[in-house]
Amino acid sequence: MSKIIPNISVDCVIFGFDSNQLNVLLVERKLLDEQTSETLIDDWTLAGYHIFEEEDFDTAAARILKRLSGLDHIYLEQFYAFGGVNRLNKPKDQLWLKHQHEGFSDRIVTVGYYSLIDNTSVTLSLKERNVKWFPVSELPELGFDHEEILQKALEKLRTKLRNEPIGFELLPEKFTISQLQRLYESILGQSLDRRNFRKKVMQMKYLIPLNEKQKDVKHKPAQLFLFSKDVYERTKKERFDFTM
Amino acid sequence: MSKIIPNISVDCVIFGFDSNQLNVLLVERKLLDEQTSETLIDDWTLAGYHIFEEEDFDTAAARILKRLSGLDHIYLEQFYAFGGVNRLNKPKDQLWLKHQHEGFSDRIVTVGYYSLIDNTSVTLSLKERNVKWFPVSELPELGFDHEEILQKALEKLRTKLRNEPIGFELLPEKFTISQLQRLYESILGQSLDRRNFRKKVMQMKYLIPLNEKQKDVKHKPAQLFLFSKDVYERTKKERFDFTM
DNA sequence: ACAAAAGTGTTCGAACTACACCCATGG
DNA sequence: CCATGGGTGTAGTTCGAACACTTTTGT
Repeated sequence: MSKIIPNISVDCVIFGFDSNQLNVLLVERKLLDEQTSETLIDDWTLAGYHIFEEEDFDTAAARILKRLSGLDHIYLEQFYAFGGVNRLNKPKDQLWLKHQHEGFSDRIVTVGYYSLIDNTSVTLSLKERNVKWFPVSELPELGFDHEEILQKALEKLRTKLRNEPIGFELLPEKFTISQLQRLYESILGQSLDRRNFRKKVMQMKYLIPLNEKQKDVKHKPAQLFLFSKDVYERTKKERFDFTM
Repeated sequence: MSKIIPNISVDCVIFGFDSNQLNVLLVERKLLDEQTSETLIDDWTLAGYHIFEEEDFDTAAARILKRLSGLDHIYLEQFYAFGGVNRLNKPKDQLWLKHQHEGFSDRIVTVGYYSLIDNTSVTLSLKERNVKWFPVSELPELGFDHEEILQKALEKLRTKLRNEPIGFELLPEKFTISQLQRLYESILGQSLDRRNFRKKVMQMKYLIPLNEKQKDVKHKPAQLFLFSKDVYERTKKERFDFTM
């Protein structure tokens, strides 16, 4: 393993959807006093780490995701870089950095990625660290400037979601129209008419109906669909529409 | 002046519009052999520089713009961070860095900003460096990985232009509908119907008609308009429309 | 009078909105 | 048989596309 770059890191805002609400994966940051066992720090942060000397940003972000999930090929998008002079200057953050003994600089710049995964099927974990999903509407106290990073990620995700079909990354491979609608509603924070939503998405050629239905539901089982990235790429058009 | 950070820089893709086409401002990179006067390097780069220790990214980008133009408050937007391991590894780039004597690292990461200015009114210059506007369709040879950075900036600019009224930043304060249309046509690379374009933009409440017309044109003088950022911010709505 | 760009209106089809009832399944 | 969410159609309106002639100014 090669040397880390002391002043550059990558942080990942990992979004998941549990067929009801949008969640973010956070890592617990806990520090006890070595003598008194008093809790000095107990809050949460994004998953992130410094980049290594022979690594570019995408690789570093993929490495972080791989360590959490074991998976490659997760959807990842660089969304913003954060370089505020005082971004790690709160006393708690300084204390934490001091205890890391890894030769970090005290002026660290970070590149933000957001990641979309279907959190009904994958379990994420990190050795020696506690890891947990939080609904974006009920966040705990966040360390460093991670609250700001998370809000920026959300904003960029919303913009992207309005313009490109990336929502599918948050769903299981096979999903129903209602699941898709709940996803859009919960990310965009508005409710949508069921019939009109259906009509709209059914026109999309990249939404492939399957000869298969939901099982084990206590109501009329819904038809399942696939998202075909392939068809999307081949049929997408550019839009011109500066919004009023 | 405080110390530079040796491995982090900001590069600015400065876009201008000359009422005909989209241009980019580039800085000449020229290096002569000290003995033979042979030209070792002669190409062009984006305007950029390392960040200083007590500077965040936005400040660094504004500083670079200020040095070129003397102006504050120019439209600036961070669009992407570039950290490829080999981004400065071409022999020419190594040669250039060696001659700078400023203690740069050889693994430099850069944060890209694009900037929009009305280049009919402002003249940009840099002491001891040659600076020039190039149409984006006729770029010279670019140093470092600046070709890649520029293309990414263009792509992000197009996306932004489709979704938000930022084109006005490239026009004089008072402009005609035709100028606006030519701007959209040249950035998006498609021609638009004159009557429909007019109809569309005339609905926008933030486009303020003035009691004033063009002067000294050898045809029917056009009405002038203002863009009101204020009205825009107060009347904008969110759109939901993942494109097919 | 001519050249050059400004300004203007209508028709057609597509897409968006709002809205209410029956269906299939498990318990 | 009941509760739960799945699935469907229509009418009214708004929005985008296509398209040609007249006006104002400078030379």
